[in-house]
Amino acid sequence: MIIIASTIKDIAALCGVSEGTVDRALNNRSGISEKTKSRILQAARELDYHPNHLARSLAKGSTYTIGVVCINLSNNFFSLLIEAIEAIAKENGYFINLILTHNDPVREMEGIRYLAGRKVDGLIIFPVGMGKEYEKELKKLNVPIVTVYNRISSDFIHVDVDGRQIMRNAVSYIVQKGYSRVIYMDVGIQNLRRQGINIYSMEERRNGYLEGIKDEMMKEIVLEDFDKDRIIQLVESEKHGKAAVLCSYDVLAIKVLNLFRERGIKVPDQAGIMGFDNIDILKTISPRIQSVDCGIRNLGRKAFSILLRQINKDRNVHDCVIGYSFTEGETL
Amino acid sequence: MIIIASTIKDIAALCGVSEGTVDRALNNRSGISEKTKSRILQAARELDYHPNHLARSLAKGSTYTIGVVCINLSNNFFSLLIEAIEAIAKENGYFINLILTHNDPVREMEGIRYLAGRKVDGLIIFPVGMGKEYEKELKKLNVPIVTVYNRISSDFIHVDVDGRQIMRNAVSYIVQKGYSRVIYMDVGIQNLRRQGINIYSMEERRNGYLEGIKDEMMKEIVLEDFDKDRIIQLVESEKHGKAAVLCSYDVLAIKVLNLFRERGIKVPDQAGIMGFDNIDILKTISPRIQSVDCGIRNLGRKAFSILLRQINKDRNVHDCVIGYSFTEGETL
DNA sequence: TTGAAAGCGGTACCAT
DNA sequence: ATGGTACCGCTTTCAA
Repeated sequence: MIIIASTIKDIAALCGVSEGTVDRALNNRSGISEKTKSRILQAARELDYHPNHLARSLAKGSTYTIGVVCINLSNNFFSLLIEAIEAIAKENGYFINLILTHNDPVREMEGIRYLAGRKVDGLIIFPVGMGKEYEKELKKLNVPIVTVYNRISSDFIHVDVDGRQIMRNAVSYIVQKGYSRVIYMDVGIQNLRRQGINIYSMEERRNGYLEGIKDEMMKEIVLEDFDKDRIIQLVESEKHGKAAVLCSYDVLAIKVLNLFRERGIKVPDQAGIMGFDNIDILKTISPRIQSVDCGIRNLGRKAFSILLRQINKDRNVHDCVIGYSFTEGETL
Repeated sequence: MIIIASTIKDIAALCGVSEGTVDRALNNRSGISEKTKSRILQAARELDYHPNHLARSLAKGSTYTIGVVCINLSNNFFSLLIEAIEAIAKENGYFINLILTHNDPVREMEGIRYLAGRKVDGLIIFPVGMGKEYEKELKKLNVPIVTVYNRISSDFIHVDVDGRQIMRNAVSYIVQKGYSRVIYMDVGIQNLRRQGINIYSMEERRNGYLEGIKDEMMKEIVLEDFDKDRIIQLVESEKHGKAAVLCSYDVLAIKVLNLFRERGIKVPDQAGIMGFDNIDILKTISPRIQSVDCGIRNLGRKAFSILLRQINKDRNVHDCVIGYSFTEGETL
């Protein structure tokens, strides 16, 4: 048995009315008698009618779908943020169409083109591309855009925590806990930087660290590789005080914690560790790693609501800085 | 300046040809002279033409998009599998449209309806619904479907590892390592079971454990709560031998590891731990937790390729069991 | 090789 | 309250 999806036309034929009338019934618009309306709805049920969103969107010019262009899902921060965006979008009757870029600007632009071609009402982008050409392309799409995580430029509304300020404060926070040295760890972005990929977020965080170090008049040390011996050597050379490792993201902090355990360095007695993002898995790891909570749900809500205001032609939208908090941790 | 997306009509007008001819040029179909073709392509570039996929799909009846209906993204196993599906889909010129169900069958059916209304060419579902009504609804959609993770019934093609067999073998594997007791840990499904939600995968795993226990003529112990004292008591009561905790998923294994560390139980000297899924984060945790690798990439590829064969009207498709391997671990 | 026109399934406006 | 119809943008078939 072949099932052919029924259409408005089928219902109209069955009820002996026009397509327009069926539309009035189905979308409860005015100008229809209760009697014909219920007759039509009944017929729709019998025929197991379900609307074709393609046709509807084509006719209406809007899809009630927003495109989300994300880097990957392995990163727990990203997947949680997408869950948050999905949830708030759903509350507002929107669906999301997800594209992954895997840090490839070409893939990214392809994906964005696809979404634009599918006429999404707006885009939330975790950008990996950058530059004048890139911006021009995006603007030509003429679709409302909100960026998160990485910023493109001031021409695009950006919603995020202020990673720079947070890291700057983190340095002071660590110093106040009595540490005499703060080592910054920032692994895996050299390659991306070399390829001209947008690493705004990571650079902000590192610059914040550098500013914090200046504030405290300390000596800066930035590690761009996970060089175990180097880390240990740095920590152990801190004879008259104690060193802490400030990591640009939590996974690094976990690795440092394991390294210290491996080498018999007691945390936080002999050295401190602090991460960033407060990813889920930290809950299951002991000792509880000190981290920064970026209020992912809030971030997702804000990003969506600002996008929605753009979609609804609100001209008065601006960047939004999300609040954060230092978590309670046992590693500082 | 308002930018209006250009259409085939615009190109046709600019070139003084018909829309049909423009279509021939754009989709390099036969029946057009090189000269007009290049003229049209040139015009398309000038007008910055990009196809409207909604219209195209409506006309062609296919979208080159597959719907993925997943439970959530917090679970690393799910997010990795989705990454794998996305990658292979992309290789084949397909995009994915993602819906999250959060273990809610109502949300799930809404999402599936939406995807069907958007005329996706096929669906990959991590089902949470079950039952005759549910199956009937799905069948009525008349869309190719592949299920992963949970099975619905033999009426739907299913692709996954054989969790039952794996767990059964895991018991023997543990016993061969010299353990005298295997405790099974399976937290968080009681609620779902009570609500009538599909937990096929988790039940298969547990049943496999029970079978393994029978094979080995041991005593079964299934823990459905993370009761720290109970776990410790069970482990410590194993005086003449050693107990291992077999966990239905890795996050539990991490928690058990932490518990043991907290209570001073040496792993694997005094007790063993084994997880399931081999999620990413295990790489960063030491000691390396013994787990089961389900070849997620392979699973994603197979699920997609079987779906694709269904889309292409291949009648000869069957369930597929994915190979697995026990990882190298330091906790057994 | 090219043009004309009839769809695809809804929506929306103008008559009646 | 209802019918009729011209779109939305692209594809496809039949004539020319």
